[in-house]
Formats: sequence, structure tokens, C-alpha cells
Amino acid sequence: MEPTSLSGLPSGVGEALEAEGVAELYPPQAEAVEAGLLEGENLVAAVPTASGKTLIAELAMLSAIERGGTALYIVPLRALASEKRAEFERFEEFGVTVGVSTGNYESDGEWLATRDVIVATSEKVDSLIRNGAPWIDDLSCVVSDEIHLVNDRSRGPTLEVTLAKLRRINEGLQTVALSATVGNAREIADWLDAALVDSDWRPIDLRVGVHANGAIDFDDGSRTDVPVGDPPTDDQTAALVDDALDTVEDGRGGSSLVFVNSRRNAESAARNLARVTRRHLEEAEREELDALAEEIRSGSETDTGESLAEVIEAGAAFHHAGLTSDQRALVEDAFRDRLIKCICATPTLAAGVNTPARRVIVRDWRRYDGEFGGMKPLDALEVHQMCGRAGRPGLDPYGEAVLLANDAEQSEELFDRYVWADAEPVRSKLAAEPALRTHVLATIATGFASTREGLFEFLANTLYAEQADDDRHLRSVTDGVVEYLVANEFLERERDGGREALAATSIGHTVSRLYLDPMSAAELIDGLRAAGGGGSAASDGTDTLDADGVRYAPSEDPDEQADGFVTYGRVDGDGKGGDGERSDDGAAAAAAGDAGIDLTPLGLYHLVSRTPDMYELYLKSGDEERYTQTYYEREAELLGAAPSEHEEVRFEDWLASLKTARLLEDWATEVDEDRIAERYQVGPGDVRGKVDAAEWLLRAAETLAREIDLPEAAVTSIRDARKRVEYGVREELLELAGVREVGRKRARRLYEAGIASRDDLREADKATVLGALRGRERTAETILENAGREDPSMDDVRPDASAAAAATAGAGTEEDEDGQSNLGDFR
DNA sequence: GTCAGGATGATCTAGACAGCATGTC
DNA sequence: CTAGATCATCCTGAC
Repeated sequence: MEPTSLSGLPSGVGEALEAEGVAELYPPQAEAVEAGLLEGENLVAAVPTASGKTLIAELAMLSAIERGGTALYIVPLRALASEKRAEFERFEEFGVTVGVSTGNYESDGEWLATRDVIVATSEKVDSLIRNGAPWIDDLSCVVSDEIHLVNDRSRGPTLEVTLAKLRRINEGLQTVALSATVGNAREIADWLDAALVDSDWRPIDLRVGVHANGAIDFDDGSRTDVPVGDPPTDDQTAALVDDALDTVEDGRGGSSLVFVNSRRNAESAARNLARVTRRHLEEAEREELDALAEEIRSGSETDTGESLAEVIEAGAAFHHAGLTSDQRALVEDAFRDRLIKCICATPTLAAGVNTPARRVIVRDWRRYDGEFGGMKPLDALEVHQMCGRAGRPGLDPYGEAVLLANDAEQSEELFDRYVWADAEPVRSKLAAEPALRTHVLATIATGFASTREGLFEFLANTLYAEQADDDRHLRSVTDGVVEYLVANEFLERERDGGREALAATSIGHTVSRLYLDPMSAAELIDGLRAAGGGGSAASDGTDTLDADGVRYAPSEDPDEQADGFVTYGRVDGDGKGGDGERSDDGAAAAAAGDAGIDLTPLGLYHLVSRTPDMYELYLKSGDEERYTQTYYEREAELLGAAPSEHEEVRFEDWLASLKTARLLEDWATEVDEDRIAERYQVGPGDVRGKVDAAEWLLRAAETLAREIDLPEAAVTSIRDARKRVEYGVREELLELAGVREVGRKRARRLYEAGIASRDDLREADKATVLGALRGRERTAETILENAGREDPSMDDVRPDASAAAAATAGAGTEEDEDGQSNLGDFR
């Protein structure tokens, strides 16, 4: 089937595809077309990675657009959204417009409505539905990429529910779902009332094998010797990477992708393999790599950045979530450009953007899992996804995926478990409390259901219902969740004649729209109420707003306390307990004495850190004592009642949150990034992640504080705390850091040079500004312009030396808690 | 006295979505 | 409490 013979596409598209090199549709693509893809039929395509799934999606969307409709493309990761946008934009010459909507990158809402194709993450789509984005109603085609992720415990249910909602809103909606090859594609197709294309076909051959005893046994029966024992390739991985580099096509050796099970392993393996890749570099490559390393170093002065730079110089790299998104993108691009010869990665890369390699090496096939209680073998699906990264279209005659085994016995096990095995079936994870908590609330708040029965009727459209023998379990979890939501006043029961109806309260609507886990919202509300809505921190002493003794204790309705599950996270008592005394029974004494607890940044950071929407920091050895100590010292700042120290698990969580809060506080007091990374033993990417999450949650907290009528001073405290994490500065720099192009470092330099505000920037002596900015004229001009200065030009201005000196001295203004380790600190 | 190298014990463990306001493909 | 790799530390034995 040739692309030009397809009907129903915008004119010229067929020819354009042909020009791209699509002479003939791949068999699965042709099968999809025969199943009515171009006529709006539903379709599930379960095919291997890189076998033309994207074209299937494109054909569906283009034909929908040709019929006058619009399409939505749902991706699992933000990084994939931009990748897909770039891909789809090649159809702009046919008048097809593309827009993206994700959490951190949003095209204007109205503008989006004019796009033909919108790319969004599943959470964003869910959020858009909750917030009533009008264009959702007008969609004619939805494509869901990587739909096997409904199997994911934490994020799968959202995709499942979102698809159910989209299909409910618009009965005629064409649904196209793309999946990896899974055990039960038929079931997914049945759920979506779709035709099924289930195929193992690939455009590039993939050979999968197991390496043991110096040779790879491939699934096609062939065997390749790759001896081990010749330093510096004296381990399996190194030997295989070396071997791949020896197979030269068009002048360059084959690249490898190594999957390992921890960040530490990724970094140490990269160091090890750098010795191998280094020997395969040419002079020109060496220079380019040096430039890349330099870019990494200038981007983030952390240990992680430094060790990444070091291995990059040798043509290797590691890749995991501790890297910033910049660092990751840089590594991915350089690998695609064939400059980096080998990446050692955690599973970030298996599900992420497209980074094919000549050879994939699955070094570790077990990973620690706390719930499982030990090292758990990876799912076959996961390993298949990794292996699917082997084979670069147009470069490799075939891809090779190699699993590593210690001996013949293990080799056999790996063949059975992964090489010959089919991927596991996808199972809905919807019937779990955390998932239902948020989706039940949203379902009612957005009017998809208004009674208990209505809820079940809606949930019958999910994959869970398709798979479950009966819905008793789902019903019982749902009932429990409804109780929880009612007890926390997110939902209320109404008598409507004889029937009992469910409706979202005003707060419930807010929580749904904020996209918060209701449990996070409950935690935030309880914490804020327990604080008594005191004025802002000692900064200005205006505590007048709570002078009337207003205390925001929770309601004392005894019914609410009947069930531990229902009242989880609520604060008992009347808020008149002793002065911040710790309560040993978990009740009472939440609020402090007469002055009320101020909302300090640390208190707020701790509050947001203990919500389920914040990923927990791990307590390492020694942390338990360290943060117990911190807890005693700063107990008065923390909001709400601490769990008793005897409740070990909950108390540990409390300390872990305190650790996160301290990290955020460090960030908000201008502690250097590398210092933070070292102190908490995290990567720069983790710091950014924590800061982003805190920013988001504090914004939500601000809205909730208004909703529950806390005094304006409390709202202001929250906003200031939020801005301080957002910019990473102390209070006095908030205004400066709000100026575009002024970050935490420049703000501090300007401040030390005597410039403290936007007005100062407009009025200040230019020589001072230039001096503070270390003589960078372009930067200084841009900043002055952004601050609204009439005459930003720096022509003929010479930097003021004393300002430069002050700025430099001020750059080290961080608190030092290590004390003796820093004798040079004269402050 | 020193140092290589083995035995023992301690330590640690993947990932990443959302809001909102601006400026950017 | 579960597992396994890695790393720090201590110990041994050879010189």
C-alpha cells in the first residue's frame, strides 16, 4: 500500500510522505488503514517500538482534520510532548497547526482552541477537562500513546479515567491507542470498542541474546564470541561496548545503551566504560566532547555535573533523574549525534525520548523494590521496551539487545524469563484508594456523576470494569473513598426526594480544579487551620489580624471521628494546648499558645512536603538523629500535630518531610546548589524537582487559604514563602529576583552593591549596576530594560570597582552549619 | 614497618505528573 | 523482614 493511494488525507500529504522515504506502508500500518483508520474507526495498535506507530497516529489525525475535525495526542511524558510537536509540525505546510499543553509549557488556552492537533500529557488533559476547556467538546480524534501505561500503579488510572471521560463527552470520538506488544491487547481493544492490530513486525531486525562465558547466544540460534578478560575491557559490559564500537559502519563504531538498576551504578559504570570509549575517539570528536563537557560544567557546579563532564570528555555518559533536564537533553542529543558512544542509564531512558543505539545491554535485570521486599525481577514488558531501543533506522542493518548472565544456568533463566517470554498482560490499577480519591472527587465535581450509582455507571467505562469479574471490590473502595471525601468536606450528601445525591462542596471544586490529591488538600487545610492563620513571620510584626484570637480549629462534629480512615490527617482538639508541646497521643496541642504560630517558611515547606503529592526524600543513615534534633529545635514552626515518636513509621515520615523542608529552606536562603546536592546527597535534578513541586503545592495552599478564609496576612506569608523557593532567595531579594533575567545570584550581587529594588534599578548609577554584574554589558542592558528603565544603554559606562567588590563579597552569604569546616568564613 | 589484597560489615536502592504567568517553538 | 551490589574498614600475611 502506497501513501499516495490513501484517500481521506489532506492533499499533498501522500506525496510528502513518499518524499520522506515512505514508499510503502509497513504491514501494521496497512492493516490499520484496512481496519478503517482513515474513516474514523477506533483502533488499538500493539506493535513494537519504532515500527511506525507514529505514522499510524498521524494518518488518523490527518484524516480527522481533513474531515474538519481536531485531534488530541496524549503522551506520558512532558519531554515526549515537545518531541511529538516537532514531528507533527512537518505537516504545517498542509495547513495543519500544532499546539502543546503541559504543566510547564502551556500555549494560551484560546490559542489552543484554534489548533488542529494538540499534544498534551494525560494529567494535563484530565486537568483541562476538570477546568472545562471548551475545545475538549469539539475533538473528533484522540490518540493515546503508550497506552500500556494504564498498568502503572501511580499514573495509569489517570490515563484510564481520562480516556473514559473523553469518550463519554463525545460519543463519536475516534479513539486510537498505541501500545507496546502486550499480553492482552485484545482486552484493551474490547474496552475501547476498537479494531486491533497486533503485530511483532519490525522494520529493522532485532536480535536478542544473552552474554555468558565470553559469548552471546542469540535468539536466532547464532553465537558470537565476545571474550572477556582483556583489560581494560575486563568485564562483560566493557567487552560488549568495546565490541560494538569495533563494528564500524560508515566510519564510526556502533553505540551502546547500558541499562542498570540504580543511579550510583549508572555513574560508576559510565566511569568504567569511559576507559573503553576513550580509545575509540578521533581528534575532532575529542574537541567537540570537550566543548560539551565545558557546557555541562558551566550549567551546574555540582559533583554530579562534574562527574558527568568527566565521562563525557571520554565519550561516555550516564543518564538518570538526578540530572537536570538540560543535562539530560544534552546527553540525549550528543548520543543521537553519535558523539557520545555509550550511555549508562536507569529506566528514565527506556520510556523517554527516542534514543536508539546499535547495541542495548541490559546489565541489571533485578531492581530493589521495598514493597516486594528485595530485588525484584523486571517485568518482561520493561525489558522488551529496553531492548526495543536497539537498532537505529537507516544506520544499522539490525539492532542487538544483550542481557548479561553470570553463567549458563542464569543464561537459560534469562532466555525463559525475557527472550522467549511474552510481555505481561496490562491490568487496570484503578481500584486503589489513592487513585479513586482524586478521580471520584473530580468525576462528581465535573458533573459526570451525581449519585453513588452514577459513579459506578461512569466507572463501568473503564478498563477495570472490562477486566474485573465483578465490581464488588471497586464498589467497596469507592464507598470508602466517598466517606473520606464527605468527612473532609470535599463532598456532601444531599437528599433529593428519596434519592441521595452527591455534590462537590466549594472546597471540593477548588481541590478538583487545582489537581490536588484530596489527601494533600486535607493535609494542607488541617495544617493551615492548626496554625491559626497567624500573621507573617517576624519580618514586620503585624500580627494584628489574629489579635482577635481567631483559631482555625477543625469542626468538632463527633461523627467525623468515628472512623480512623475517615479522620486521617485531621487535627483533633480545640487548639488551646500548651505552648507547642509535642503531643504523645497524636491529638490536641496542635496550635501553640496565645501568640499563635506564625506561618514561617520552614513550617510551610514542611506542610507541603508531607502531602502525598510530594515525592519523599529518603532518610539516610544518621538522618534520623539529625532531623530528630532539628525537630526539637524548630518544633514550634511546624504546623499541626506531630505523630508520636512511638509510631515509628509515621514519625519517620514526619522527619523525612522535615528533611525535604530543610532542603527547601536552604534553597530559599541562597545556599549554593552544589552545597545542597552534597548535604542531602541528591542530584541537581532532584533539587529542581523538589523546588518545582513545592512551588506548585504552595500556590495551591494559597488558594486553599483564601477558600477557608484565613486572614490576608496568612495568605501573604504563603505567597512569600512560595516566591522564595521559586527564586531561591532570601526575603530581601524577592523584588529583584522578580525582574526577568535576574536570578538568585545576580540579585544577590546587585543587592550587595546597594541596589535593592526595581526602583533602584531604574535610578541607580549605571557604573554600579555594571560593576555588580561583573562588567557584562549585554546582561546589564537587558536587566535594566526589563526593570523598566528608559535608557538602558551601557555605552561608555565603566564598571564600578567597589560595586564589583561588594557583589563578590556578598556572593558567599550563606549560612554555614558545618561550622569548623569553614574557618575562612569571617562572618 | 608497610602494603597489597582478602574478609567482613555497613550502606543503599527508578521514575516525574499537576497550576499559573510569561515568553517561545 | 526481604536482596544484592558496592563501598568502607579492618585484618592478615608476605616482604
